[in-house]
Amino acid sequence: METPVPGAPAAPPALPSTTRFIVEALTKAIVAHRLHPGTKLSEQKVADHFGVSRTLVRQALFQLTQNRLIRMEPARGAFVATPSVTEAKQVFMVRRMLEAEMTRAFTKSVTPAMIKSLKQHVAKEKSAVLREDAAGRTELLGDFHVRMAELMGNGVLAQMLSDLISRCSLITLMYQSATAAQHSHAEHAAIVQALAAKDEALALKLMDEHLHNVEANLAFDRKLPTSDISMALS
Amino acid sequence: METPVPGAPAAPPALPSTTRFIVEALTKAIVAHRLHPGTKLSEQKVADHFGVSRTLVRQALFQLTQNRLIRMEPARGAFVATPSVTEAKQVFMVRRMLEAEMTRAFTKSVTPAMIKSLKQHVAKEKSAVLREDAAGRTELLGDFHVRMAELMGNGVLAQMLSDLISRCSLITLMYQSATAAQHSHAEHAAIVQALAAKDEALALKLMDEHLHNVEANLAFDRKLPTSDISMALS
DNA sequence: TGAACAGAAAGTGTATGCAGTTTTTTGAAC
DNA sequence: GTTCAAAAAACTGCATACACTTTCTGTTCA
Repeated sequence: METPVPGAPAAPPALPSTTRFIVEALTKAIVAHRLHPGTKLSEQKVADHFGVSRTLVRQALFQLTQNRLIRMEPARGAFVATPSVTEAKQVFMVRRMLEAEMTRAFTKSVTPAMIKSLKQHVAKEKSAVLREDAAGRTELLGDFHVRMAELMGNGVLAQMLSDLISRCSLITLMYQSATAAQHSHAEHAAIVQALAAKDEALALKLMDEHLHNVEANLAFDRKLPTSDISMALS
Repeated sequence: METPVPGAPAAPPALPSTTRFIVEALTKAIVAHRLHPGTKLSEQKVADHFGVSRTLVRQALFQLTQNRLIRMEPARGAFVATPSVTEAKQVFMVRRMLEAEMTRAFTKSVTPAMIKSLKQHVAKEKSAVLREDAAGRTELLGDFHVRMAELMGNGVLAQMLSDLISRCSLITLMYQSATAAQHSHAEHAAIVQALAAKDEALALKLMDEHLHNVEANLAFDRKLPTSDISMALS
């Protein structure tokens, strides 16, 4: 488990726990890519799977719509989102903007404890990359950035980055190769070094390059088949 | 009406239009501060007011929960959000981070048409400020920043700023005086000048100071009475 | 007077039912 | 065998019904 960070109440607002559970299960399935982009999420099928009524499923689907993980078409139903190339580029651009400033601020207020926490995280990444654990790997690589925000004590920032990264996941996980993941991991380690040395310019440069690299390594034009709901959620 | 911006599909995802309508009506009422922070939003009362069933109202309330404009307590209902001082400061910090980079990027890709559009916007602000139109004024002052994002063609950024600014509104509108608004307006005008001159350093400095000023002018510790739903929405 | 408690009223959480639309299936014509 | 149309099935959109929780109210007792 992560060490909790004091002034960072980043968690999403309280929803009825049942709905929340469905949202999280679907999010995991989408981000971990067990549910492929474009797959239709029939309300009744999802409801049957969780043993609840369509009401709760609808609530969950609405929430996911706002997270941009699914898209709803009037009278036709919900589908796992298929982010366009332009949208993906825009998301990455916003990430670069946000994280550039975050890196600046981080170097200015960095403490040994923060560095230690980041180093622990990078160590976890390492084992996931070595294990070739694709799902866990992607999650941890994304969490590195969220962790930075949390360590700065800014829950709003952390939540925002977390959302952006979820949206990226729909794309990155699909196309990120094992070597690219290793790359990312190494870049994280280098960033931590620069942060520890309080070298703002270097940290900034490394972070910007890192995000550009992640974006550049995506193959935007592949297609995957749609997936079976019961399979994906079980 | 605003001139539409080409590659900027910023609009929130498609919800059934009825729900959408309720969300927008409630958002306007909250941001324009006809519904005060802490006011309880009874599902039945809201439903009666819009002439729909609780089902649609619940969907709308869920969405607003995610926008952080309301907060839902299990089995107790929905209340207009009362952002804490720390949360407000965090939101402003994220805005400064995001908008600093946005300003940089803007100066690098600025065109005469973009400047013209911003100048038109500032002119509208001016008349709203002169008219002493508090609600319209606040909306326009916030939209200036969203407009910049849209002009850059980044819908993701625009949407994100729009959300952040809505959250700020819960606080700013409550406490922003007419003189502070005039101040903001003048600062916008100065920023546009700097952008037109492609003076990145100056634009950056002005934007940062502007956001600090807005934040500094807030009086965080006041209390207001709760408000009546039917009054506020009619 | 005020605290404590029982019952009533109001409100939220979830399931179900029905109307209208979309999708699939069926069947006849070419 | 393919094409098109009409009927059937499946599904979404919305309202309503009911169980359970919270809140209010009025009464009793210290």
